[in-house]
Formats: sequence, C-alpha cells, structure tokens
Amino acid sequence: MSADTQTAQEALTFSDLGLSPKVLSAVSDAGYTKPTPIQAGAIPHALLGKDVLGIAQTGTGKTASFVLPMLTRLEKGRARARMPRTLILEPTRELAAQVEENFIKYGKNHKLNIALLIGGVSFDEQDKKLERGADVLIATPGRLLDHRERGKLLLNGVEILVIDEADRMLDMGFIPDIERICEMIPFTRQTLFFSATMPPEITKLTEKFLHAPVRVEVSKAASTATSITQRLVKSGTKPWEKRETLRNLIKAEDTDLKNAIIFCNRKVEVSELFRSLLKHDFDAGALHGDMDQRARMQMLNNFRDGKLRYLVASDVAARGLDIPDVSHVFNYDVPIHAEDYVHRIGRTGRAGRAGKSFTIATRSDTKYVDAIERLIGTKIEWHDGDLSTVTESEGEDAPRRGRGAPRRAGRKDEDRKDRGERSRKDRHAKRDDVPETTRDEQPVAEVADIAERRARKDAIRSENERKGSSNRHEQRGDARPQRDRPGRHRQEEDDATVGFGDDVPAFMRIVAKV
DNA sequence: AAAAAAG
Repeated sequence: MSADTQTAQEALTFSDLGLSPKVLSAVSDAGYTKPTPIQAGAIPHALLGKDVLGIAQTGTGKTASFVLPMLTRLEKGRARARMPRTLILEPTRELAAQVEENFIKYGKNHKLNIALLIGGVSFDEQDKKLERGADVLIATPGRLLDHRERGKLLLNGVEILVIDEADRMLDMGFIPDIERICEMIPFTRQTLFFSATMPPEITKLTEKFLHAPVRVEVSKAASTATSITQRLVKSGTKPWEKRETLRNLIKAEDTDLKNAIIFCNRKVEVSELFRSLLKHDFDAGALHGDMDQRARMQMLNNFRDGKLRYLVASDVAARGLDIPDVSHVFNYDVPIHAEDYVHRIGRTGRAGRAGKSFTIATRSDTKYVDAIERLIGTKIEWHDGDLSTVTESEGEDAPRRGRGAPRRAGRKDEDRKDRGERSRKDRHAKRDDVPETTRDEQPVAEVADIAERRARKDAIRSENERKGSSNRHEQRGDARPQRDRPGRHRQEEDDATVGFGDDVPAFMRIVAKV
C-alpha cells in the first residue's frame, strides 16, 4: 500500500515495531495485530533505550506501549536479589495490579519474576519476590518506599523506570514521593513517563528527570465520544430520593443494561448506596479506597467476570481501570470536578461500542453541570424533563409522593429503612440482610461476602431462567471466613484473572483540560 | 463538598 501520511501509520503492524519474536507471539495470541497510535509512536523509541514522554489517556493502549518494549529489552540479562531491573510506578493499587496482568499476559513466553508492591496486603510474599530478584517491579509509591526503608529493596539496579499517570499522581500528592524515588535510581536508566495532561508541575518533573525525551502525543478528538449517549436525570436532593431515582432508572434501562458502574462522590455514599441496592435485590458490588484490599480485588474481579452486574464506586474506578464492556455509567452524584465526569463516562462506550451514561442531578448540582457542559463543549440532554419539573420535598422525612409507586409490596418499609429508620424486621431471610450498623471498617468484608454470595445465586438463577426453569436453587454459601491475617497467603486465585486488553477507544482522546 | 496512598 502506498503511503499517504495518514494511512501509513494505520498500516503498521506490531511486527514493524522491532519487538522480539517472543513478545510478538504473545501479542498475536492476545488477538492484536495493529498497534494503537501511542504504541506505534512510543515502542520503537523505547526499544532504542530512549526516554519517552507519552501524553495519553488511559484506554489508548498506553500500558502495552511500555510493557511490550520492556519485555523485549528484559530478554537480555538477569535479576539479582533485592535489585529489581525495572520499576513501574502507578497511582492506585488496582492500576498496579492491572499492569501486572499485562506483564503476565504479554510475558507468557518469558521467564520473568514479577513483583507487585502495593499496600493493603502482607509484606511476606512481596519480600520473597524481591529476595528472589525481580525483573519487573510494579508498585504504588507508599509501599515501595516502605520496603526500601525496611532495607529490603535496592533501587540502584533499575535499568528502566516507568512513571504512569503522572498527572494523577500529582492530584494525589505523590509528586514528592516520585521525586524521592527518581533520585534513588541511577542516572543511566531509561525513563518512560506517561501523563494524560501536562500541568506545569508535571512539565517541571519531566525536565528534571527525563533526558532528551521523545514526545509522543496521541491525537485528541474534539468532542465527547459519539458512542456514548449522555443524559441528565432530574432528582430531588434527599438521599432517598436520589436512590429511588437511580433504582427507577436502572429498572427502566433493564433491557439494554448489561452491567453498570455507579459513581458516587464520597466513600460513605458508596457504602450507603451499595447497601441500599443490596436491600433492593440488585446484585451490586462496591469499590472504594477504604475497603480492605481483598474485598476491593474481589469486587472488581467479580464485576469483570460478570458475577456482579452493578459496581458502586468512588473515583478510584474512574480512571484507568480496564473493565471492558460496561454498558452503562450512572453518576449518582454529579462530579465536582468536570474532568472526572469525562473519565467516569469514559468507562463506557469503549472500543467504539455503544454506551450510555446517566447523571443524576439535583438543584444544588446546577453549577457543576454547567462546568461539565462547558468542558465538553455541549449541552447534555435531560432524560425526562429538567429540574424545573422537580418538586422538592421538605424536611428530612418528607413522605414520598404516593405515586410513581413501588411495584412490590413492602417497598415502603425498605425505603423507610433506607432513610435510616427502624422498620419492622424483614420477612426476608436474615442471610441476605445487610447489617444496619455496617460502617466502613471490618463489616465491609462481610458485606462483600454477602454480595458475592448473592451474585453467585443470581448467576445460577438467571442461568436457570434462561433454561426455562424458574426454580431457585440455593447455592451453598461458600464464603470463606477469610480474615485478613498478615502473613497469610491465599493461593486461591480460583477464578482465572481476566485479560486486560487495552481497548482502542473511540473516545478517550478527549482532553480534560481547562 | 472528594478520592487516592503507608500504617
């Protein structure tokens, strides 16, 4: 094919980039033939040992753009005890785990030691992996520094350093840590640096720590993904009103809705809404940063595997997490920062698939909605009339409008309970009942188990229904009483972890910069 | 008005 400039890149395949045969074969086994723009741009330079400054959103195939060349370069040489050869820094634990999955997937023809150093889990296993000598070290900053202070880790053997999601690290106050870490690593290293945006602090950082970097910037689409249908949904301001709005919305969307992420602004809201949804028989999971790590992973994996249909989440899930095939995003709260809106709804409509997003808005959200519309440069349509048609209820316990009524008997009681009032003890089996006292510490794990059991039960039920038999089998509860005892390893990675393809997004090119 | 990350 002859090359006009545009199609030249399109025509590239992975085998044109200089990757090793082992890597290429893993890539093709994973089903990929064509690199994304960031991959095509970054990989050849990374292979030559040059520093790379990649400006790209998550979902652009960014992860593979450093994983693949690193694998190729790691084929020469061996790791020594406590001296990892490469280091990848990630802002969140889930992202770090996701990068590990990528190394496992694309490194399946390599014999590499991979160590994942994240908080919330015991040190023992991590120590062992370091001791054995890690070719690839993937870490969140806190735990990494912790290990180093304990003397278990030497960073002066690091040949390649990756800093991922730098702007998010900035938001999270990690920059001082990042600077400390950079200073521990020899000057001669190669640095691959990724950020979605380039605020001044980040530019300064790159000037300090990158040497003559090759700048690779993925093109930005002018507007929001056309594959995402966006709607605003009016609601009263009271929590129970918002929950009801959400439930009705979910039910109305039922036929199209494969699975959904429901974003809340705060962690308490995540747990409240989660418990409420469970009470209302939705197979929901929850994800936020105060949950214990086991529950976080479990929820995320169950959601990915389709064992949970709904995931109530804080913004920990807004960026970067690769959850393919989410059909719906609900914003239970309007995000306070407009960029977060872009990231949140970007969880759907991936790889050109159709996605829907609904944002529940109350009177007090107007200015945030305005900011979002300004950012994305377009008005978002109201789903079913705008806020002028909402009748605001008075007082905390204002009775609900008697209409728009619950379809099931007993709903009123549940709603009363939702509002925090005591109601007559449920007629439901206590097994599915969520402890009212549940706060965020230990009980979350319990709740997680309940959610998991329910998810399994539901999976079985829907399987049966599909087969035409509507009998409900009770699955024996096999939730193990796993306490998170330090020093205890869990081998039971029972469900094979799903692969994380980096979807090429129709959308993610949006630049969420003001 | 938040979330995230070390414990």
